Amino acid sequence: MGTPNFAVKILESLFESKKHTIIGVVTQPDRVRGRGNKVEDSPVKQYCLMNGLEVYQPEKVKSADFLVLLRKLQPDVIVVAAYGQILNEEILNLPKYGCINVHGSLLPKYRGAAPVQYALLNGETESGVTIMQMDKGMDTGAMLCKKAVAVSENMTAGELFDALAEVGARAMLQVLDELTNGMAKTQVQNENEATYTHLLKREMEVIDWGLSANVIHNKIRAFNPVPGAYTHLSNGKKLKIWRSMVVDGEGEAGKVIAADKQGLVVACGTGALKILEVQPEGKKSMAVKDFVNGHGVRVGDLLK
RNA sequence: CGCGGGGUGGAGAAGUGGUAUCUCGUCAGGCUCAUAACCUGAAGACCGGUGGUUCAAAUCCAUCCCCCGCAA
Repeated sequence: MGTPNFAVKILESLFESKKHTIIGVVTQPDRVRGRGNKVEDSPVKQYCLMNGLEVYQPEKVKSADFLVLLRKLQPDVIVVAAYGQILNEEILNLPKYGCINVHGSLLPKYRGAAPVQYALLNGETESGVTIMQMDKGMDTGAMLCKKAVAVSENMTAGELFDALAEVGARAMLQVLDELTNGMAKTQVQNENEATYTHLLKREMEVIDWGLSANVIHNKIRAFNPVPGAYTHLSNGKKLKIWRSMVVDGEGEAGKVIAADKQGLVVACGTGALKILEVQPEGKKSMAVKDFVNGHGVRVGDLLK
């Protein structure tokens, strides 16, 4: 069970290992999204269609109808990765080995919906994945395997997701082996160390230049590749900032203190941020050199 | 029919009736101890496609394709 690209990586690795039989894949129903309100398949569904895997898209996994179907499938284990729906106890207890989940943090820290983004927002230098036996709590199950991943200074959420997916996929295969040969060891989570993350809110996307360069930089990378942290140009247009770098400098918060071939530097509450890649409203993302070249900003402009 | 922006030499832009401009990049040469700096020169665009209006269209009209922001 899974939905976004992160889940595809896990599914792909299970599928290609050929060590396990995938009797069915569950993903979120097709939803209208994107321009023109067109219906779009989830990444997991697309992968299944390309590889001939059976896909199920229940509106609600917990529905009686789907439960009947699940029972009929008789899975030995259900692997869950960013599926997007809560499983109830009936489902959790249905497979012989239960349901196991790949979570994008070193539990019990960063439980919840957006562990990867929050790890970056908080400037963590280390994150990781945890494979756990799901129980009815939110990411509270016993841990089967934990693997750490180093987070570099300029790493984006997309990059961290990729790294975690790769490590997570390997860990998942390992855990499945251990489960089937009885070697699996579980470790209970220490509730006292637990922290939770909630979904990112829309108003968090806007950049507050009054904050320190570090904090802003963390937001920018946490929001790449979705949904993008943005600010407004002096003409009121939105400008998404995809990549940045903390540099020395000072000035009125939000003021452009350099805009030339060397780059674009914006003063923050503390320190300054060198902008590396941007996307003006209605345009594709571009290197900041091109943006400055096209007269998008000048020294002295105030972003807000 | 959800709202909106846009498709101009490799890149980013200007140009809204008279066959195209700027910045960057590229190539060649020069200056320099040296350079991502500077100087000189060059190449490179049938202005997204197709029809139409006009003496004349990148510029007006119609239609199609593609890209992107927002909302869900």
